[in-house]
Amino acid sequence: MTGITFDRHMMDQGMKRRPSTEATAAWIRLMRIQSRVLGAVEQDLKKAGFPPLAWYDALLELSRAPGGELRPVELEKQMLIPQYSTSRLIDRLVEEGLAARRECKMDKRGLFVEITEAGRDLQKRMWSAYSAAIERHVGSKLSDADAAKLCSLLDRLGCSCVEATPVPPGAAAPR
Amino acid sequence: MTGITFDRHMMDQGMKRRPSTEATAAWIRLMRIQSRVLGAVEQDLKKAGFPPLAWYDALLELSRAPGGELRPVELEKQMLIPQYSTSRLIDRLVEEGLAARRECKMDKRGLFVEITEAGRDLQKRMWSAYSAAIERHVGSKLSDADAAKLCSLLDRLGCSCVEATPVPPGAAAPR
DNA sequence: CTTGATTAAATGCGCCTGCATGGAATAGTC
DNA sequence: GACTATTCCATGCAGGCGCATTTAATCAAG
Repeated sequence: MTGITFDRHMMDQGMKRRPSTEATAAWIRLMRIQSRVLGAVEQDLKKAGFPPLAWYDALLELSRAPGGELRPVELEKQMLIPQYSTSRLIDRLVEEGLAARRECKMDKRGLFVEITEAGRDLQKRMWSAYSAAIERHVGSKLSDADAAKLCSLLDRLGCSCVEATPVPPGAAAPR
Repeated sequence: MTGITFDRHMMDQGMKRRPSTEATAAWIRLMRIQSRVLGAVEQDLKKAGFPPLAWYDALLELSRAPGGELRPVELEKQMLIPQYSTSRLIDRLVEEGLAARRECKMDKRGLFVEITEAGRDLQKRMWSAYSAAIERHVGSKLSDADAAKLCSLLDRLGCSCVEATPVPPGAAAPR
C-alpha cells in the first residue's frame, strides 16, 4: 500500500545504512500490519452494513460532548484530521440525518454540530460490530500483557500521540 | 485518521466488553501511530521533491527483478495492492519515463513492465531520503532490541504478512 | 469608525481509490 | 473446432482527499 515492499536488500545498494535492519523491519511491519488490520476491520464493518470508521469516531465524539454538540474545530482537534476533512465529514453526517448544524450565537462565523437520536443510535449499534472486529483481529491474537507491551512500544514512536482527550472517567465536561 | 478516537469510555455504553482494554488501546495506537509516522515520512519525501512511497516500492521491485522487468500481476503480488491500483501506478511511472510497457510474446493478453535508467536512478536517489526518514521517525526512537520486539508483536497480528517475496540474498531469479 | 490581521468554515480543482465492468487472450471441456 | 470459464489488464464512474482559495465574522489597533 505505501512504501513497504523492500527488505534488507535495500541496504546493499551503496547507501549510508543509517537505519538499522531492525528499525527498517519495524517500519515495514508497522505499515503492512496496520494496513492489513485496518482493512480487515473496515471490511467487517462494511459487511455488517455500516458506514466507515471515521463516521463512528465523529459520532462518538459528538455523543460524548456535553449537550451532544461540538464546534467543528473541536471535532477536528479530537479526530486529528484536517479542517476540510471535518467539514465534509459533517456534510455527510448531516445528509444522512445523523447530525445537524446549528447556529452559534456567540461567534457567528462558527457553528455547532449536534448529534441526532438517529446518530446516537447508529453509534451504539456500530460499537457492537466494531468491538467484535477489534477482538477478532487484535484481541484474539495477543495476550493482554503483549497488547500492553505493543502499546508502550508504539507510544514511543508517537512522541505526542496520547494528547487526544482521554477525558478522565468520572470527570465533568471539559472546557 | 480512521476509527480511532475513543478510549475506555466506549466500554461503558452497555456493550459486551469483548475486547480487553489492552487490546483496544493497542488497536488505537496502531492506527494513530502508523498514520502519524507514515505522514511524517511521506512529508519528508515530498519536501525533498520526491514522488510518493508507492512509486519507490514499484521501482524497487522492478529494479530487483531479473532483467528489470515484471508482469503487472507479479508487481501486484509483491506490493499487495489491488489490480487496478497496479495498472494506474504503472501508467504514472510510464508517463514520467521511469518505466516502459513491453509486449509479452508468450502470453499476449499480458505485458512486461521494464524499468528505465531514469527509473533506476530515481529509486537510488529516493532511498537516500527514505532511509533518512526511517531513521528519523523510527530508528532514532527505538533501540534495536525494542524494534525487534515491536516487529515480533506486530507479526503476530499479521498471521501471514511476511509472505511477500523476501528473495533470499544470493538466490537466482525466481520462476 | 476604518483598516488590516486572524480565525471559522466551506468549496473548486485535480488526483487517487474502490467498485464494477469491459475486452482480449488463454485454458479447459466435450 | 466450438463453447464456456478463467486470467490479464484497462477504464468509466462515483466518492474521498489534499491543496489552495474564498467568504464571513471577530479581533486589534490607530
